[in-house]
Amino acid sequence: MKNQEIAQVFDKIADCLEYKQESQFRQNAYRRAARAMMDLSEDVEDVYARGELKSIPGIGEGMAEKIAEYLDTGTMVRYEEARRGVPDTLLLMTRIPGLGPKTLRLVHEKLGVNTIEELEAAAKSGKLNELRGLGPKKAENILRGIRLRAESGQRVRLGVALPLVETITGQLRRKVKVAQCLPAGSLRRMRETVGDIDILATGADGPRIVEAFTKLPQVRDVLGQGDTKGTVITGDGLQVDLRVVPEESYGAALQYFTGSKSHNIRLREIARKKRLKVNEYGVFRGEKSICGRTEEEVYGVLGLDWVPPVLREDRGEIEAAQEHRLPRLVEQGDIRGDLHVHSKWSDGKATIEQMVLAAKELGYEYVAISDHSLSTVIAKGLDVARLHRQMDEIRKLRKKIDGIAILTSTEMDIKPDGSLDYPDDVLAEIDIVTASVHSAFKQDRRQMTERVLRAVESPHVDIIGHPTGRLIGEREPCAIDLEAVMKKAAQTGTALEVSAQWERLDLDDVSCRRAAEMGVRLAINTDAHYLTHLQYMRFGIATAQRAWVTKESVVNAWPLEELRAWLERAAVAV
DNA sequence: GCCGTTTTCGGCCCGACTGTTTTCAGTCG
Repeated sequence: MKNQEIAQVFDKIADCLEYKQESQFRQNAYRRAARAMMDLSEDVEDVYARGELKSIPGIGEGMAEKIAEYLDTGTMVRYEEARRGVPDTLLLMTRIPGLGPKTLRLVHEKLGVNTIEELEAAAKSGKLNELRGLGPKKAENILRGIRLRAESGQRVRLGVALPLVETITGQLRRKVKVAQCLPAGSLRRMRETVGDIDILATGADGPRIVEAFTKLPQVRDVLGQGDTKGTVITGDGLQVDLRVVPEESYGAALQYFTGSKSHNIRLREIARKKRLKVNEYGVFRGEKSICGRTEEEVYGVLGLDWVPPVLREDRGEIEAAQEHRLPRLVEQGDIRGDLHVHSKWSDGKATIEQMVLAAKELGYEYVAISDHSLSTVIAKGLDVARLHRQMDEIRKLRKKIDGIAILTSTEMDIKPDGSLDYPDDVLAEIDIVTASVHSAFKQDRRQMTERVLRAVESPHVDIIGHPTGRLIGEREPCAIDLEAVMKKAAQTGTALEVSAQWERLDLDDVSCRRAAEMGVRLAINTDAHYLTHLQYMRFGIATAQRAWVTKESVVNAWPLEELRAWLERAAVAV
C-alpha cells in the first residue's frame, strides 16, 4: 500500500514549491493530490492496475503519470527536481509556527541559515533584525515558534480533546456573557485526532469575550488577541482558537469554522459560480447579506442539502448533497446493543451483573459478555472450564435481570498460526464469537493476512475484533491485506469490528467506508473494560458516520431476532 | 497542475491579526 508514501512525496513537492515561491495554484494542486491519496479507500496500485488513476478527483494527466512513475520505478523525477536547491534541513523549518516561506527564504539567502539551530542563534544574536521587514518582535515570535514546535505539535486523540473542550466552553460560559459557545473544527467533525481546538462563540461584546478567553486558567501563552479572535496555548501545549461573531452570523460562522478547509473551498467555488460570496458572516450577493443565521440556510442557498459535520472532508459529500443523496447515517439511537464487553472474569473491572445493568440503563436490547480466551494470559484469559462457569453465571443472570438479553460471548485469540484458541465444539456453545489478534503483531503481511483469513473462514467466528490492532499515536496498524479480508468477510457474512475505544478506532473511517461499500457487515463495539467505557460508543458511531455507514450495515443496530438469525447463518455456512 | 452550468483557456476561497510599515506584506486557519 503506497498511498501514504505517495501522499508524502506530493506534500514535499508542495513544500518545495512553496519555498521557491512558485505558482500558488500548482502548490495547491500537489496538496490536493496528496489529500486524494490519503483519502483513497483502496490501494492506489489496484487503481493504477485498472488504469483508473485519472478518475480520482484532483488527479489529472500529470499527477497520474507521476504516480505511475513512482509505482513503476520507486522514484519521481519531478520530486528530485523540486528538491534541488532546498536542503532537507530547511524543509523541516517550514513547520515552525510564525515562520512562513518568505521569511525562511530570506534568512536562508541573506544569512545562510540552514538549520533550526542556526535560526535560533540568528534570532538570539539580533542578526535577524538587520533584515528588511524583520524587527525584534518577529525574532521573538520565531524563537517562540521554535519552542512550541519542540514541545507540542503532537496531535491529540479525540477522547482526550473532547472532554477538554467541554471544560473550556463551560468555564467561558460562566465567566462572560455568550449566546452560543461550542466546539467547531476537526473536533466537531469528530476526526480521530485533532491538531488544535476550535471554539465558536456568538455574543455582542467580542473584545470582552476574547479577553475572558485569554484569561482562562488553562492558558499558558497568548499567541494572538483581537476583537473577534483569540489564539492561546494551554498548559499541556495544545493550541485553542476562539472566534466570536454576531448572532445573525451564527450559521455561516459555524459552517466556516467547522471546515474542513477543502470542504469550505469547494463551497466557496460553488458560490462564486452563482455570483455569490461565502464568508464567516454569511452568504453575500454583492454587498448584501442573503443569509447566515443557520447552516441549513447557507447550504440551501448554494443548492445543497445540509451536510452532517462528520462528512465534511470533500470525499464526495458535496456532490451527494447537490444531488440530494446524502446517506442517513447510523446514529446513537439506532444502536441496540454492545457486543464486546469484558467483565472481572478476565481483565474487566466490573462484574457481569454491573455491566449488564449499565447496558440496560443505556436502553440497549442486548449485550454480549466477551471475556478473553486462554492465550491472553496477562488478561486472565478463560480456559474452557472457567468459560463454562462464566456461562453458567450468565444463564443465572438471565433469570434475575429482565428487559435485556444477555448473550454469551468471547473475545478469542487468533493464534499466530491462524488457529483458534477454543476448539470448535466449545465455540459452538457460545452465542457470539469475536476473534482478535493479540500477539505477534510484527508478522509479515502475508502471514498476518492468512492468519486473519483463517478466522474469517471459521463458521463459528462472527466478528473480527479491532482488525488492524493499531493504537493511535502508539502502535502502527499491523501489516495486513485488508482488501482480501473484507472480500472474504463479505462472502462469509463475518462482521468486522469498529472499535469505539478512542485509542483504537479500528477499523478507521477510510477502511470502514471501503468495507461498507463492499457489503461487509460491521459491529460498532466499545470493548468496555470499565462501566464508563460503555459511553465510548459515541466515538465508534462517529467513526462509522465518517465512513458513510447506515444502520443496515451495523449488526448491533439490528433487532435481536435479526441478530440471532445472522448468528445462525454463521453456524451453518461452512 | 486541475478542471468545466463562465468547458479546452483562464480561472483557481476568504478574512483576521501582527509587525513593521507610512499603506501593507506575511502568516494563519
